[in-house]
Amino acid sequence: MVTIKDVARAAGVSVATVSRVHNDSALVTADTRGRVRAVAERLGYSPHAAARSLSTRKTNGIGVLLPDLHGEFYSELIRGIDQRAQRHGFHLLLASSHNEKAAIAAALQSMRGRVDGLIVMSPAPGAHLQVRDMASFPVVLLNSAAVGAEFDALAVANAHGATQMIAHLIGLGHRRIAMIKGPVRNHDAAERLRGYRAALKEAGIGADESLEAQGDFTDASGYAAANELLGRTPRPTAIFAANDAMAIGALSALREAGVRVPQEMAVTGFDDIPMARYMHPPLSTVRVDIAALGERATDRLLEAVASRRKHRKRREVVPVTLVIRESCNSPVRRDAS
Amino acid sequence: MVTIKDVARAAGVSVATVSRVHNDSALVTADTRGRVRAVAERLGYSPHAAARSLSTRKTNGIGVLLPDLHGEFYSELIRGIDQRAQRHGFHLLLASSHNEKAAIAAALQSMRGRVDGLIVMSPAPGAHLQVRDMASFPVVLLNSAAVGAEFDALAVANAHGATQMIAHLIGLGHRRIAMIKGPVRNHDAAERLRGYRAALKEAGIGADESLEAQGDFTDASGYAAANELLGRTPRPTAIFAANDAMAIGALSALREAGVRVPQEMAVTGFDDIPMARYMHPPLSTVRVDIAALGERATDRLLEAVASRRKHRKRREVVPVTLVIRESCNSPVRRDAS
DNA sequence: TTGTATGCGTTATCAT
DNA sequence: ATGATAACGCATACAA
Repeated sequence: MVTIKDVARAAGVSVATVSRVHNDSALVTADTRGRVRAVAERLGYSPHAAARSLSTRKTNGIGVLLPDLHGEFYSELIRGIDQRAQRHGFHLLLASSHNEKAAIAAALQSMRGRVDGLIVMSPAPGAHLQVRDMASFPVVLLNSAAVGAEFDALAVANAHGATQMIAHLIGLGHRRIAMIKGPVRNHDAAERLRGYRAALKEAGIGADESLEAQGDFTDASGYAAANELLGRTPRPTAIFAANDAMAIGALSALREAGVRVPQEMAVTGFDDIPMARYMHPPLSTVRVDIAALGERATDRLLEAVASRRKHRKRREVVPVTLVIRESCNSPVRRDAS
Repeated sequence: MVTIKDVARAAGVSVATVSRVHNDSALVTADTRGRVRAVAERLGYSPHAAARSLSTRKTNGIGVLLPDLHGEFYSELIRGIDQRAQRHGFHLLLASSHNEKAAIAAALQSMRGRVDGLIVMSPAPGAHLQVRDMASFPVVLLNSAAVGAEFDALAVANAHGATQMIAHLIGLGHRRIAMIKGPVRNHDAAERLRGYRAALKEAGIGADESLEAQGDFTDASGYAAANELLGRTPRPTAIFAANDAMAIGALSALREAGVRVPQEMAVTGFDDIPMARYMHPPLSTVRVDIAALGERATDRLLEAVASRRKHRKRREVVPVTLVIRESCNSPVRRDAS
């Protein structure tokens, strides 16, 4: 491997000069600069990142710790983060934890000295405490339950979005609105459920727990939950799934059962992943600008990294918008059939 | 930041001993080991990765350079890579190049000293040469045109897959089979086109360039291309898109145009991204086990990293399989209408 | 403007 | 079994 010494020797200068050339220091004549550049080019030299990090105490890297890498949600999130990071000259270190404590610890370990800050999305409750205690660098939390001056966090307007969607369905005339819930100990899932219940209560429609089916954010669970809900009597006229993947699974189950959407059953999701609009019928959903969420998180983190101590931590909520497509409609009148 | 020195001082031992404890060296008594461990724990110490890399000349990181991060293909690929890497104790460094020479150079620069090897997928021709000349570590190429003893490469059976699919359509009775092509200078796209033409020729069906519409792998381009093909007379009875995203765009265009799939037009794709089976109708496609591709690439790279020089470079082709769903069918007889 | 020398945090070699 | 110390490759304060 060619090091700074090799270049220095070949160019007949000191290592300091080579270093200066590479860091665009003004304290070097155009002449020597050109000479060093040429030699470096010829030798195929480029500085060793680890060594530089050690010396400068900067890595120009940011870590991204995700619970999973499956599906379009994470892909969009990473895209947003990478875009912003790249613009600021930072690179990405990716790790998935599957929400296991040990994996989180391992990731945090290997991040130390490799990144200047970390974006972590870990829906498991308590994970943010573990991260806080272990991380020796700024951290931005995504969709975590963490609140307070100790954390920098970004959250989606989960409850609000759910409420909006349910209100929309109620406006359409629906009364028996079922929900496919997300994972039990997931914060986003809990908030969406809260919004669902609140909207129902607000409209004077009593809660009916038999209309709340359990899911886990996977399409398979949405499929199963929809079949379960089909057995309820009287049957619900609308299904609100806590995320798009489950709504898509439900769509699949309904098609197989010969239940027409939206005529016999309205279906709505949450997230607006790219494929939602390509469903048949196109899926109504609560849009979260996922890439923007990633960008915002990156901005916050970079800000924290740059201003080290004088950075004020806070929780920030990113808005959502209703996207009404064809998967929801007015319910058919029961007495008309 | 708490360093190894702090721990050594607090534990009343030398830094060497602390280092030994952390590296599970046998040359340290259980007693001191326990004491050091306790102190390290109390102080919240964990070794600085950059420093360690500098000393050991190992980073335990692998770089992943992708042309883009958009869509399910890359997300699945990354998932496969991460899974394998994590199992071997390696972490991921992600970068997207958008196929710009400068971006590739920048990524390669920042990888230096941070990774032990690199997986690069850069459909642009010539990119592999640039990578070869700049990289100071083992590289595994994904879907590149590179051949020869100089490169370690993994490729998808593009031409074969395309041929298989076209043969299937011909078997169904289709004769006017259109293709939505991928980006002009993309290697995968070129191979898929080659397979398409070969299958047609093999069946004694002359090539008809008016049935080859240009696309660029995005759903929007598939949408436009399908509309273009709808104008051809006589109209094709089947469309083979060079990837699923374009097939999905085509499906959208056909629905808007009131053309029934598969009755009036068969549609097939390539890749079998997760959402393909959720289309309406479910999309027939050529399945590439994307995650497995990522895993295989990682295995190859890790192998190269481990055995440094004595590693024999070679090109390996991963197989594809036909997945026939409902989006293709026998064509309606022209004379029957 | 350039060179010398020290330190960054860790591992590894050589003593002890 | 443990300690002192020289690398590792680079940046930078200080000298010249």
